Amino acid sequence: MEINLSVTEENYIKAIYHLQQADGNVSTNEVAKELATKPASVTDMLKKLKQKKILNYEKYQGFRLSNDGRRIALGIVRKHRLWEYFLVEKLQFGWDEVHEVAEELEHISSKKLIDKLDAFLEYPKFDPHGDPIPDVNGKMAAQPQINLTDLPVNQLAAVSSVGIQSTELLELLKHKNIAIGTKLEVKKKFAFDNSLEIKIKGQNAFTISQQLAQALFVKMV
Amino acid sequence: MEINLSVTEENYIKAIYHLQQADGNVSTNEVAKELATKPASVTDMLKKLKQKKILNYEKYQGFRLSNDGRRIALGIVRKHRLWEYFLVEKLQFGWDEVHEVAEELEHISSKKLIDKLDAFLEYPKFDPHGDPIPDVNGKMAAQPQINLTDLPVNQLAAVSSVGIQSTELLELLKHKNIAIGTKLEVKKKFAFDNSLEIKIKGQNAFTISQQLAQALFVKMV
DNA sequence: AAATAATTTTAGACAAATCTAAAATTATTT
DNA sequence: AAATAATTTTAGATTTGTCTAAAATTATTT
Ligand SMILES: [Mn+2]
Ligand SMILES: [Mn+2]
Ligand SMILES: [Mn+2]
Ligand SMILES: [Mn+2]
Repeated sequence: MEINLSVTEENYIKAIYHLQQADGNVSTNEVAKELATKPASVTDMLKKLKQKKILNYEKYQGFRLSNDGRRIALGIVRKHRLWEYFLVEKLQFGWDEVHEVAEELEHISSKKLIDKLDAFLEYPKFDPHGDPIPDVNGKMAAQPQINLTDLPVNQLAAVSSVGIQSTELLELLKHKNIAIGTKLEVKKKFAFDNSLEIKIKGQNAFTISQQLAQALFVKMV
Repeated sequence: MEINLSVTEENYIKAIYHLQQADGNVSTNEVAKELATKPASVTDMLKKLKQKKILNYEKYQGFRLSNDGRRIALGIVRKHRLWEYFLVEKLQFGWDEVHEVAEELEHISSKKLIDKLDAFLEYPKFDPHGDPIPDVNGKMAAQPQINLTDLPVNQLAAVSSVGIQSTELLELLKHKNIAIGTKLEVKKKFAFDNSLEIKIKGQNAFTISQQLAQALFVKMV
């Protein structure tokens, strides 16, 4: 039951999970790119994870996580996001500084630790980037969120998450006075450069670039 | 400046630090025993740490940590003990459950993380076992503590730390109503079995075994 | 001072995770 | 349907950390 996984194996499992969530199917090359390694190394690991029944894999035929694999991946995601929440809410880290540290903390193996941390944090539902945190059973809040570029004009919505976690994005968001939870409407869409005119209650309307809009996800309210 | 150390290297450095603190000098065999590995593996690592200037080592002539080595060791001890404090004080772990988890957490590399954790915990001076926590500069509170077996009769003292961190010891201490901070006196020493008669204020005197007394350290008050 | 014992080191092997270069397979063009 | 391109896999090497067995050194007895 209790399989022991190396940090490397866990990183592969999580990367495959995220890629197949986004894409449906995953390729050797994509995994290599995501983990900054070589396709040959990925193939080696695919064989190993198949061996451990974490992956359904037939060579040249593609691969997907097994049920066990998905369960393991959700456990790692849970740890990653709970630690990020802890770092921001309790240790006063910035939003943009937590990912790398969480990348290490997610591999601490104690189940008891993570469940006690969850309780200490009072069972948060979303991490600081707006991504849902799986609970102890791997269930997480559905996120009926859409990209800001797809929000209909004059539809009030709240910023729910960001697609990128860079310091540069955070800097821009601070300057524009946008944070997770900020309520806004799109007033106009400009076809020339796909920029958007945005209105936040009590402020003057202003324009944001296509790049920025694509990095923001919102929930309609 | 920023040397990258593997978890394995860090565990060796910390083990050597503790052994040379206790003993003055350390042997290959002792390190092997401490880390549950073989002397041949230790020799391999000694060469590697000498290479990295963490260790002063000449074959067959023994070894000691260099200044750099001691600085690194203190950093690891700092992380270990701060995490133990966090686990007990914030996450409600028991005293006897934290060591293994801290053994993993001590290898999380972020300096910022540990300094922010220190601040969050309000700069604790001692870990849950009574061991001093090095500050950001590696300085820690002196511990003028002695073993309970060496405490003079009728000398009031406070329990300051334990030499062993087992669940079994904790169970016995709970039953005897002794915790870190408990004030007590030795009333009698029995030569036959080296048991001690102990008095805690407001309680009847009782006897503790040599084994228990050896596991307890006290500060005179 | 020899002999014996204990400790420490070397030699050689192995597993995990990685890489480069080449081969095999699948996909896309022409 | 060939040719070409892209992807994926294999073959063989390398690094890290480990091991066992044997050799070298140091310590202790006799
Ligand atoms: Mn993250
Ligand atoms: Mn990671
Ligand atoms: Mn400990
Ligand atoms: Mn450790």
